[in-house]
Amino acid sequence: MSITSDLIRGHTETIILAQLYNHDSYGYEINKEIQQRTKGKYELKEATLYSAFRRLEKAGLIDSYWGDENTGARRRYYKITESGKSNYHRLIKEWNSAKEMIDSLIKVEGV
Amino acid sequence: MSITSDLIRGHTETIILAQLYNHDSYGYEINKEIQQRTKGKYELKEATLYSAFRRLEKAGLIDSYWGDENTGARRRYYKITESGKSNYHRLIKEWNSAKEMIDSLIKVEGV
DNA sequence: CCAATATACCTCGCCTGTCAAGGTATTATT
DNA sequence: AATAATACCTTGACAGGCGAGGTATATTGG
Repeated sequence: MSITSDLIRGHTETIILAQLYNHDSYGYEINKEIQQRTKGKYELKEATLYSAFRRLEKAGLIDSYWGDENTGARRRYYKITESGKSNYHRLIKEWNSAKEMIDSLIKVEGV
Repeated sequence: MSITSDLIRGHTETIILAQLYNHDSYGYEINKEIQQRTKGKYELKEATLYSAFRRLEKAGLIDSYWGDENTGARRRYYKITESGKSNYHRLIKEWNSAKEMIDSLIKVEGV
């Protein structure tokens, strides 16, 4: 297990929803953006990414459609739904309170 | 899955090490302290707690010994090792950088 | 006195998210 | 012609969390 994988676990869907919040995107691009945003410190593994897409689509938080590029490899674009947006906000709130809770639980006085 | 379970995943060991950092303790007490610290918002499930103890002991981060109470149910006390302490510090550092990374990845500009 | 509750430990087996490994297809570069 | 980059996908294993079940002792309310 890499350093951060278990700490990131559970955030994959939020990360994807965040990427899709402003504009539709596709798997390969989303992952590149994540790598850029973290300066290479983190990337989603493909299997993780695609299984997250399946879950999110099944849950109605994203929709997908094939791009109409007439050159290059085909792309499956994903679009966040209204439900996806409200879930995103919920996830952010959960993260903020979880963050506080974890901080309080792992802190040792005077260390 | 409860609200926080997947967000807490991966912090169980750090939480336990933090509890043991200042004084030896035992499973039941550790869990009570966690519930108090979080005002009942969180508790470790027993199966989670004990499997974490097994992992931590196997990894040499904690030692255990039976308490010598001559009344009440027997208690198995756990003690953090030197290796456990240094690992605790490493985990805290990892958490701090993971926290920053997650924050930057799930933020949407202007939302 | 005895039933219920609290204290305190433990294991088994399932579930879920991650990921290594493997695959396909197209286009650009060397 | 070979390699790399783009772009998609599935399968099966693994690990941590946890529901469900179990054991034993002490206390407390009715």
